[in-house]
Amino acid sequence: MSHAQKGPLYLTNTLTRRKEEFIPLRPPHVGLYVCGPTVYSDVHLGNVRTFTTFDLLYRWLRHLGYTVRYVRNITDVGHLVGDVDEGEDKIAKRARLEQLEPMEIVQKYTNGFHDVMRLFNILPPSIEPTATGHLIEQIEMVKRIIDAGYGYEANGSVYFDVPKFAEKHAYGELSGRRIDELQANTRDTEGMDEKRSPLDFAIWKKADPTHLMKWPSPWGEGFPGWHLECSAMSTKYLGQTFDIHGGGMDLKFPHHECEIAQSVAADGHAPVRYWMHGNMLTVNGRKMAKSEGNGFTPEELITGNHKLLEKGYSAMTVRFFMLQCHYASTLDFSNAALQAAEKGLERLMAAMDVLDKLKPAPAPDAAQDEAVKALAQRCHEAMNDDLNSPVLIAELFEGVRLINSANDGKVLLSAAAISGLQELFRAMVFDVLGLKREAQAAADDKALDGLVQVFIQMRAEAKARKDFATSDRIRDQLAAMGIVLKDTKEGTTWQRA
RNA sequence: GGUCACGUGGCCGAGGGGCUAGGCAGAGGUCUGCAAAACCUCGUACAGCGGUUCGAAUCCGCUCGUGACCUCCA
Repeated sequence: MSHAQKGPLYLTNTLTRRKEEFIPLRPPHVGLYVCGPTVYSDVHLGNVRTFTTFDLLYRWLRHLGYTVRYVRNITDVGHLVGDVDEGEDKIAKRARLEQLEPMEIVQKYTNGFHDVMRLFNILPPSIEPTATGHLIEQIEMVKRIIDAGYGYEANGSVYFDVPKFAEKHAYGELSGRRIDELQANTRDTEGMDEKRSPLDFAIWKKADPTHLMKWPSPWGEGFPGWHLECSAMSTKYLGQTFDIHGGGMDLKFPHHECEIAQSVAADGHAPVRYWMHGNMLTVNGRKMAKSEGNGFTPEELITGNHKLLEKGYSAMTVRFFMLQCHYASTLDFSNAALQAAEKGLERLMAAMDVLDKLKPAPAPDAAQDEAVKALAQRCHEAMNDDLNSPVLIAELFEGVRLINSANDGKVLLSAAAISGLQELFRAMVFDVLGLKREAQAAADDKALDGLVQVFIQMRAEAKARKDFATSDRIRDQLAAMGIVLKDTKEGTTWQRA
């Protein structure tokens, strides 16, 4: 299916703050870069939301027929704790606290991150570069920035000269900031005499002799600045100008603003054509963040072992919950909302099971063929309209009603209508939304199923002789063990509660 | 303090000048031995106050409230 046949895709470009038609630089190729995690601690649900957002984008672009090179980095050095380039490296600090090698910290939390991505059915990127694996590229980029006159060395560190850059180029365009306002609002911080302006940021940082993570450079032993990593790696794998750069809202300033400045300084032009930012996950109206103490890990979510959680929720429930909200809006976490999502997802998945077994009506209603096509069209339009997954899901529930009505014999579907629905649901639910059936292992458990079938048989016999006391007792006792029976026209089925 | 968002029915959330999503919860009904599921029907919402307009939840202004960023943050 070619993207050309599916109508234009519109995306909100946060650089222009408008919805724009997406036209790749070199179709059918699309270059996509997303800022990955700094691997110094467990990811929390807020992080998962951003990666889910760009997973949805990645999946939709692929669905449209694009060949996407998706680069999502691992930040394993250079991300500092605390204020204005004076803090300790996050990973080095963690290594000290856990008494491990920095690279053990990196490996440990990278593994954990990958586990979480798998759990939420987030596809792996095409390339997952690490900052420590690209020191040469970063040093080269620092050199280019210095050569262009926008970087200066001070005491073994190299800083980006923001005021000088701002004389000739736009600085603050992405985040809507003005250089004079920034200057007026800068706080005084200690120990920044090395920097000519408080707005300047480190692109190479000198390491003291006790520092574990350091590399030789033309300016002495040190390590790269955080903003520089993304610029160097995106340029290496996607070129000096590429299609889409994504990340969380909170990275807009300073991180992404600095990336733009670095690329313009080093290579002479803006690096990114479409900037996209996912909004935050909030808890009781406040951003989920480790410093707030309101973040929980995926493990806590699933077990329900957290003071904010009334019970555990599955990864797919949470994924569905997130996709029911547009990526650019804040999403507030609550138990009531999660429970609503859990029920809704259950209904969606149940309808897909029904759809698999649906038989064409002997005298189908031809008008329904058109209805199915129109539904598919609306689904595509929703996604093409800035990845409007909540509207897509709303449309899919229209389909759910159609499927269930057909199952009840109230709507007469042709074979073509049924296969159209099957194709639509498979594509949208599994491929695009990235949902999957889960916890089906129980129903697939042959021994358990055999056992339950014995009880279903016994209950059917009791029902046949109108011994409802016995049939109800069987049903109630199974329910108490977490096995729920449902009587349908085709017989009795069971599932775990 | 500066910049920028947002405030939608009981809850979560789309939409965004006239056609008023969807999910969950609730009420009534159909089916069923009963239940469950499913289907049908129902609730008529857009913070407040002004303004623009034939018409505003949607545009503009003000007020109130909330949040994000301005320092590390997905």
